Amino acid sequence: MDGKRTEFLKGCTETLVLHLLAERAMYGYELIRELRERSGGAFDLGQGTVYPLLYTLERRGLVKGRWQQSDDTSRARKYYGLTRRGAAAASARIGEWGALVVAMARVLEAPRAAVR
Amino acid sequence: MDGKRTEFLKGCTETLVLHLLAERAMYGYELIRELRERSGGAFDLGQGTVYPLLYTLERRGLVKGRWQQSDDTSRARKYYGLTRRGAAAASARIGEWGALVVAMARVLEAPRAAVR
DNA sequence: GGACATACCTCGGATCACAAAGTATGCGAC
DNA sequence: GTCGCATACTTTGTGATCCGAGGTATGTCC
Repeated sequence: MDGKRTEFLKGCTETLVLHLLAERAMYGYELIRELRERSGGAFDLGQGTVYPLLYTLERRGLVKGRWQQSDDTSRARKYYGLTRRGAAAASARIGEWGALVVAMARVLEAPRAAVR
Repeated sequence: MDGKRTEFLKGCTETLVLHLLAERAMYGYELIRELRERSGGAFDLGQGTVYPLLYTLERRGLVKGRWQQSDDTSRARKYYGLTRRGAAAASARIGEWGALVVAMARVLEAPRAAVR
């Protein structure tokens, strides 16, 4: 991935994952697929990115993982759901992201007249 | 600064600096002040962040620095201006940032109905 | 049976923001 | 004159997070 793109992503991945899990619990592979599809390919995160992040979020008490056998498959999957703290963190991240976007717009879209 | 906020900023600082220098050449301290004021304090970057970034941008050939004595002060200041490649990079960063914002909105603001 | 998708796991490398510590000087208050 | 602060620049180590490579395992399709 483009180097600078990677930098922009830092901090975003957690926001995206928490957001998706705020909607419903998902297993790792499903998270990755859902992100790729919802973003039209913009967020094509690797397993090496998402699984370590899920473990970190679990260690911080923001998510809870549990193995579950789905009805539609014989495969074992580890589903992740938000904890109460995770739900709070999800909201906080959305707010922080929104504030960043506003702040960026203030600088990037300031009318040139204001530059004086 | 809030830990997660720092992560969000990664990649943004370069975008902001290149953008301001695309408007007009500035010296380091002025860049810092302008960012803080334009963003209403949201981007209160330290000298330890901005100066190393300016050196990196110069090393990559995106900016050019030169010492200059201003008329209004006896102090020496190092002004930075964009090179041709730097101007191109500034545009590219704005575009990448815009694409990220769009992609984030696609995921974060998808109607719940679409979730199915 | 082999390739690929599915599903998960681990670890080292790269990058960038932060902050601390530093030097230097001009200016205003005392 | 001295002190504190703002102004202006410089250097370096740390921490966090994304990436990708490499790994295991299994189900499905050809």
